[in-house]
Amino acid sequence: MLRGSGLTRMKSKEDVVQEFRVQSIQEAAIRVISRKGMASATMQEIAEEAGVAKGTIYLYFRDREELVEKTFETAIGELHKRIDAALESEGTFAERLRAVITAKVAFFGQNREFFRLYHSLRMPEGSAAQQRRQKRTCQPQFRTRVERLAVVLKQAIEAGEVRPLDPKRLALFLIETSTAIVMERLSEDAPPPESEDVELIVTTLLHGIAC
Amino acid sequence: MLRGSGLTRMKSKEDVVQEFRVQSIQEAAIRVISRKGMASATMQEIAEEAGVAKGTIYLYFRDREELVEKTFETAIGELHKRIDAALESEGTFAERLRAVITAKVAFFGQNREFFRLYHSLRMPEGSAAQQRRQKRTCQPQFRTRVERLAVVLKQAIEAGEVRPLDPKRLALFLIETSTAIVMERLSEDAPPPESEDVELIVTTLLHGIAC
DNA sequence: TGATCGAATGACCGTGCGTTCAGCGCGGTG
DNA sequence: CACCGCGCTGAACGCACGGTCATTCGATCA
Repeated sequence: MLRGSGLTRMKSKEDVVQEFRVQSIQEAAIRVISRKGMASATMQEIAEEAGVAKGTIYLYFRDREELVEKTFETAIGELHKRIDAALESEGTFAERLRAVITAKVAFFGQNREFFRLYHSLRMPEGSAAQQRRQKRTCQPQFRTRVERLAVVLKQAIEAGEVRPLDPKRLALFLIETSTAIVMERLSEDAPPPESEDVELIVTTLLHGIAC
Repeated sequence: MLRGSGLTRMKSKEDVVQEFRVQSIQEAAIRVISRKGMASATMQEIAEEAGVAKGTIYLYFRDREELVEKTFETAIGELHKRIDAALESEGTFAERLRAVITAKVAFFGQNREFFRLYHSLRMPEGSAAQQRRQKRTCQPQFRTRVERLAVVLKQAIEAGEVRPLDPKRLALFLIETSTAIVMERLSEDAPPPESEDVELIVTTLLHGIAC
C-alpha cells in the first residue's frame, strides 16, 4: 500500500505530510459518515472535521466518489485481515469457525456506528453505473473471503467433519448468517454479551452442518 | 386500512379518487425507487411515473419524507402478511419453518429491485432524528414477527422438537439468517433455484436446532 | 534578507433538488 | 348558458450541495 522502498527513494518530508493529510481526511470521513450517513455526509463537514479547507480535500482525492471509495476500502481491509488470520489459525474446523465468528463480532462491536453502513456498501443504491462501480471495489474482497472459507469447508467435508454439501454455497451461508447477527447487534440498544451470541451462532451452525 | 364501514358512510366518489391517487403515487414511488435508489429518486420522476404533476403529490403527502415512509410501510406490510400466514399454517414445526422460508424467498424474488433497499430501511442512514423516526415505523412490524416466531419456537421446545435455547434470540437468529440469504440472492446475477437455497437453509437450521 | 514556490484556502459558481402558489380548465349547478 | 369551486398544474423559488480557482502566506533557498 505504501510506496515501494524498492530502490533507494527514502520517504521525503512531502511524502510524510501527504500521507498524514490523506489519513486525516479519511479518518474524518469515517467519523462524519458514521454520524450522518453516507448520503448526508458533505464535503464541507468532512473538511471541517479534518481541520482543513474544503478545497484541500480535492488536492488528495479527485472527487467525492473517490474519497468515499478509498475510505471504505481502507476500513473494510482491516476487517478482512482479521478474518483471514482467524481462518488460517491452528485447530479443528470447529475451532477455526469459532475464531472467525468471534473476530467478526468483536470487530463490528468496536466500530458500531461505521458498520451500520456495511450493507449500504454491499448493496449500493444510486444509478446502475454507480452500483457497478461500487460493486467492483467491494465484491472482490468479499468473494475472496467466501472462497477461502469454501476451501476450509471442503477439507472439513473430506475429513468427515461436515456433511457433504456444496462448499461454496455453504461458505456463503455461514458468512451471511454471522453477518446478519452481527448487524442485528448493531441496531440493538443493549445487545447481549458478545460471547452469548457467538455461542448461539457457533453451536447452531456446527450442529447444522456436522455429520 | 380502509375507512371503516362501521356506521353507514359509504365511500364517496371523492374518497375513491383520493385512494386511487394515493395508490398510484405510491406504486410509482416504488418503481422509481427500485430503479434509482432511495436517494436518487426525485419527486419529479415519481410524479412523471405516476402521470401527475409534481405539485399533485403534495396534495396527498406532506413532504418527500412522508411519501417514502408510507410507501415502504405499505410494501413491507404485504411481506409480513404472507409470513404470518405461513407461520400460522397447519403442520409440525419443521413444516411451518419451511413454509415461512419458502414464502420469504419467493416474495423477495418477486420484488427484487425494491427489496435491495430492505436494509436501508432497517438500518436507516441520515440524521439521528431521521433514524429514530424511521425505526419507529419499521421496527414494530419486525418485532411482532420475531415474537410470533418465538412463541412457535417455545411450543416446539416444550414439545421436545427443538433444543432448549432462548426462544426470542433463536427466533431472531432464524429470521436474520434467512433474510441474509435472501438478500444475498438479490445481489447475485444468477442465483441458484429458489428451492435449492430453501433446502439448504431449512435443513441446516433444523439440524442446528433440533434435539 | 528578499525572491520564489506551491500547498492551502474559501468565496464563488452551476446544478438540481424539494417545495410553493397563482392560475387554469373542467364538471357540476342554478 | 354563465357562473362557480376545486383539483390539478408546472414555472418559479430558495437552498444546499459538489466542485473550481484566484489569492494568500509560510517555508525554503540562494
